[in-house]
Formats: sequence, C-alpha cells, structure tokens
Amino acid sequence: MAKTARVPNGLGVPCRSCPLHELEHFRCFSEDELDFMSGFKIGELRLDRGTVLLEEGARSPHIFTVLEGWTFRHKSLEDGKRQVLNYPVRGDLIGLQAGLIGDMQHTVEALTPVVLCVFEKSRLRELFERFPTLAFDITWLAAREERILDEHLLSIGRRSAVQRAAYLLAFLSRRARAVGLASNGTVHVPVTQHLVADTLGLSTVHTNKTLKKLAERKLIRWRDSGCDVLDDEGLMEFSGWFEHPTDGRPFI
Amino acid sequence: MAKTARVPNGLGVPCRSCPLHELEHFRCFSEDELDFMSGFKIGELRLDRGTVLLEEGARSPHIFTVLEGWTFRHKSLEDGKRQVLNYPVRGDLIGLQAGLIGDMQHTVEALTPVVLCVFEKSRLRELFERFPTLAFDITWLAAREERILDEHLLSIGRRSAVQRAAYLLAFLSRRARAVGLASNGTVHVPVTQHLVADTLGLSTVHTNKTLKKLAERKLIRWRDSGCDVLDDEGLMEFSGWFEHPTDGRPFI
DNA sequence: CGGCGGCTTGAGAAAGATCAAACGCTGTGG
DNA sequence: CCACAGCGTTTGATCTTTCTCAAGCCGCCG
Repeated sequence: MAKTARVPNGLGVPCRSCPLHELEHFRCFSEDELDFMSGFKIGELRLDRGTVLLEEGARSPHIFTVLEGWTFRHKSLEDGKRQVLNYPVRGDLIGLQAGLIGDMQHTVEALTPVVLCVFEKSRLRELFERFPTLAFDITWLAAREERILDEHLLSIGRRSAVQRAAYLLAFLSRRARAVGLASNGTVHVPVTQHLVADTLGLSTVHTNKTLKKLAERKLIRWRDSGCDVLDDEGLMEFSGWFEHPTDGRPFI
Repeated sequence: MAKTARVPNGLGVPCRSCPLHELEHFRCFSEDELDFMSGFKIGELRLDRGTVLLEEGARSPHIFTVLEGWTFRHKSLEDGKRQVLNYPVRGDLIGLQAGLIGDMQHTVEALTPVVLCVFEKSRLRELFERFPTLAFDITWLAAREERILDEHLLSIGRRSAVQRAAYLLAFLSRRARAVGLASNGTVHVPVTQHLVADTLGLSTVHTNKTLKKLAERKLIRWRDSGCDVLDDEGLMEFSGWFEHPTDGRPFI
C-alpha cells in the first residue's frame, strides 16, 4: 500500500540554479524574486513511487512544487470509486487549494520517484505582500488549473470512450513535452491502465479495449506499465482537442 | 438564439453599499479596499436571460462579478455536444481565466436576468501591487473554483446518473442558499432539464427519467422550467456528497 | 516455486443513448 | 377568439455503449 512521507529532507538544488529556468517555457525571475524564493523554499522532498504526499482531509503546513517526476491527484467516493483529477508535473504547484481554503479535499501521490520543493504556507501572505508579481504567477497557475479541469470535464462529460482516451494521452504528452520530459521525441507516460480508467471515468476492462484501438492506429504503444505516445498530433486530431496557446507562463 | 451584450450601462450600486456585504458569508473590507474597489469597478451590466456575456475565443478587456441573478459557463465539442462547467452566482468572479491567461475558452451566459459589476482587467496588476489582501481573495476564489471542478469531475466520472443529479441539485441549492437566494426556505434553481443533462453528461431523455426518481422521493419538484429543491439534506445524503466547510470566504 | 500486479479476452447484464411521438404551455398573428 | 408554432417535458421502444464477472496470461519478485 501507499506509504506516507512528510518531512523535508535535504536542501538540494538552490533556486538560483533551478533547472526549470532553462526551459524557455517559463518566465524569468528578478534578482529580488530569486532572493525571496531562495528563502521561501525550505527544502526538498524526495518520494518513492506510490508514496502519498498529501491526503484527503489533511491540513499541511506546506505547499509544494514539482521539480522532478510525475504525480497525480485524485479523490474518491465513499464506496471506493476513484477519480483522478490531474497529473502535476515539473513546475506545477501542489497544495494551493488546501493552502488557501483549509483541508485537503483530494489526495496527491507520486507516480514515479519524485523531487519536490517545499514551501511554508504560513509565508504565503508575505509573498503576496512583498512580491505582487509572484502572487500574480500563483493566481495564473490556479487559473490554468481551472482551465485544464474545464477541459477534462468536457471530455469526460461529452466525449466517447476512445476520444476521451485520445484526449487524455495527447494532453499528458503535450504537457510532459512542454516541461522537457520527451526522450528522443516521444513521451513515455508512466500510468497503468487502471489509472487511465480512473481518469476517464471508465472501467479497467473497457479502458483496455479502448486503448487497443488507439494502439492499432499506431497512435500509442503500451510498454512497461505505461504508454509511449507515438503521435500526439494524431491523438489530438482523433479526439478533436487542440492545445490552446497561453500567454507567457509564469514559474514558481 | 442568444444575444450578445458588451457595454457597461449605468453605475448602479456603489461598492460601499454593496448588498453582498450583508451576507455574513463574506469577509469585510477595509476603508482603503473599499476606496480602491469603488474606482476599480467601472460600471454595471444588465443582461436578459439567454444573453451571452463572454464567448469562447473572445478576448475581453473586462472581468466581472455577479451582483444579481444566475449565470452558467459552458464549452462545446466540434460536433456541438455541450458541457456545462459551473454556475456563477452572486459574488462569483467571471472571466478571470481569460483575464490572466488569454482567450476565453468557454462561454458565459445569463440564466436569468442578471446584474454584473464590471472591472477593467488592465488594472488587475495594480490591484495585485496595491492590495495584496484583495489579490489573495482573488486567488482564494480561483482555488475554490478549482475545488468545485474537482468535485464535479468526481461526480461525472464516478457517480451513477441519479446520484449525479442529486449531487448537482444539492450543490446548486447550497450555493444559492449561501448567497441569500432561498425564498421561504427553499431554493428554486432556474435550469431546464436540457441544461441539467448538459451538466451531468447525460441525454435529455435519461435526465428526465432520472429526475423523476428524485421527485418521487420528494427531494425535488419540477416547476416553471426549473427545480424546487425541497430537501437538500436528503439530496446530499442520497448522493453521498457533503459540503466541506471553508475558512472565511473573501469577497470581491 | 508461488503470488501478485498488470494486461487481455469473452460472455452476459445493465445503464444510458437514440428515435419517435405526443402533451401542455405560452406567445404570436390572423 | 382561434390556429399555430416553439419550447420544454414526458413516455415507450429499441439500439449501443459500457459494466461486471470470470478466467487466463505474463513477467517480476520474494
């Protein structure tokens, strides 16, 4: 079963030389911002695959940012049916909802070995007061998450099983690619079919049959408990989804 | 078909005497904040039922806040299938996503006659710089929207049709009640069954049969192209959903 | 070797979609 | 005042998608 880890262990990468800055995807920081961030970040947290970072109902004193690896967040009904909500990857914020509103209302778990930056939520107010630009970035990220969830909702509510699957894999592939997770051009998405099922709102059996159809079209290949996305353009076309460009993504 | 309206018309209620302040639901403003808000608000917009406020693909110079009435936001697939995402009501922000990120990626429409407060998105930066507390409130609202979408996603993905319907109506009733829209104890939700269907990801026919089951249990009553929620506690129990308390809701 | 987790397959059952028709309002024009 | 059109709702019949149950396969690890 899932383990739980909580305590920052070790300082690791300083913000100044954060590897995410190299991706042209992100905006640049001022010196002041960098100084503040360096102090705001209180450590790094490394988690094994399968470890629960934050649990539904918990109240954590920290918020996090993904530095390396894949995570996913999900919540469940009382009868145990689970719904995956999203997959935070490099550069994404984790725990903002709980940081602002109160308890966690979903669970966040490591999908691969993961490295997170840890921040104290008690200093969020200070961040807002001293660095409006950073505050703006946080809000930007929240708005983008909202947009992604809109998209997921449309997909689950109105697309057929195959299109839904195509959308999901295209989405994940694009997202991974944008943060530098493609190796020689293709993205390997580290999800089990069971997890895909719980993301699409389908049963595992039906998901399996559905994914086979995408594999037959050479859009994906299943390998090593995960999915090689062979042709994300093809998936996008097939699902009827396309990626909307966004004005300058911030970074935090 | 839906009309489109765009221009603020008339100044209406001053922020100082905003009726929303009376609901103990919202946090209080300082004098400074009130001053700023009074200037930030550039007018009011009244829309008839069915009018489109913001359209998918548009780029508006404004963001809005609902002062009176019901709205809904939705997006569609190319083949015309529509998914309703949420129902902004009194006190909710509209257009933040587009305000921060770029184009609108969903459409917002008036469900009843509506009064909106209009703000200039170009002054958002200034708000963040001068009033960190207000910036914080905006982020709070974004995080709460995220949380609501999480809940919707779980519902659509994992609940049965009846439970989904029960959840939706309980949710809307609670929400309406919280902002003072209950008349002698019960809430009238002004949605057609077609709209409910597009929110639940079901067909209209099946939605009709599903709602009948809830009506048979005396949980709701259909009347005047809308739904009287007779027993939201009952709906909540039936759907397995419960309302999570939130720490101090801000206001904007 | 045995067990477990993840994938695959088939068969029958259930949930929900689609098609078709009709009803009861309401508003409009003759 | 009536005829009629349009929208929202209701109902029944049939078709499709997806679920559930059940079993088997494979590779990995203890």
